[in-house]
Amino acid sequence: MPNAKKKDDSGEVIRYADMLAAMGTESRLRIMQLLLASHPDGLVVGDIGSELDIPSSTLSHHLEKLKNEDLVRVRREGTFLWCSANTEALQQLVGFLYAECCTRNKAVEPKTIICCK
Amino acid sequence: MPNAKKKDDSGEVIRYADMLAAMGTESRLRIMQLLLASHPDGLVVGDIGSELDIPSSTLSHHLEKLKNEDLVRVRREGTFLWCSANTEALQQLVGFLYAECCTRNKAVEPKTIICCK
DNA sequence: TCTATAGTTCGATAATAATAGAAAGATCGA
DNA sequence: TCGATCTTTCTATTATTATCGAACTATAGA
Repeated sequence: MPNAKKKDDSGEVIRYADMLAAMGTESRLRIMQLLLASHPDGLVVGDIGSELDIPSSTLSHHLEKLKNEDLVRVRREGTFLWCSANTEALQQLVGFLYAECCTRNKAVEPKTIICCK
Repeated sequence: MPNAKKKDDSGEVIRYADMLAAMGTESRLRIMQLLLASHPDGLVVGDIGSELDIPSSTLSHHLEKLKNEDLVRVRREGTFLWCSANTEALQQLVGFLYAECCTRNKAVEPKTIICCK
């Protein structure tokens, strides 16, 4: 059983890195901000575009990226597509960030460091 | 007083987007993971490189990006540079994510959505 | 079926970012 | 001052990403 100690978390790390990258541009972070503010109903694609002043093709690419990382969910209603933030995914991301926090040094409690005061 | 209602948060949004982007690659998220695990002492640059198997010049660029976003702090000790995660910045980032959450729809409490279960 | 509206995909360009070898800079002990 | 070690900067290459107009697809109502 070689490499038994080092668990292979590359898939997990890559997944969360992709989630962070998906929110790592001004446009897409604004989209998330808007969808979180409108949670849980969400917004129609066109309304996001007019509110943020983003051309439809550009917006479509951004939303595709956010959907790929499962940060945004979409439901159709006639010709409209309603987008909403996937808050569970965000929760998992925050959880990941402090998951191994201080495991090498028990000086500080993980939660105290990154999450809620 | 034009645009009085819409507060200009572009600087803030850009700052947090840059922070997210800084952690949005596998290499740099691993670096953060390692530094969080070693918090609050942190690690020496060379140890990060050997643990993650990253060439020194590449690592230096990654660390520079993380330092630029104030996600990593550095202190010198002789010829060694000790790096540590700036957990306050991470806290602010998490705070930002749920700050305006559901402000348009009071159905769900912000904290319940993104942060601690 | 025809048309209007909502949104995506195509195609192309410009800008950014990741990577890393080699050379240079910083610190310290001898 | 010299040499050893740790880290950054230089230089270059390759890969990825952001952007958006134009063409296309999807849905619904007349």
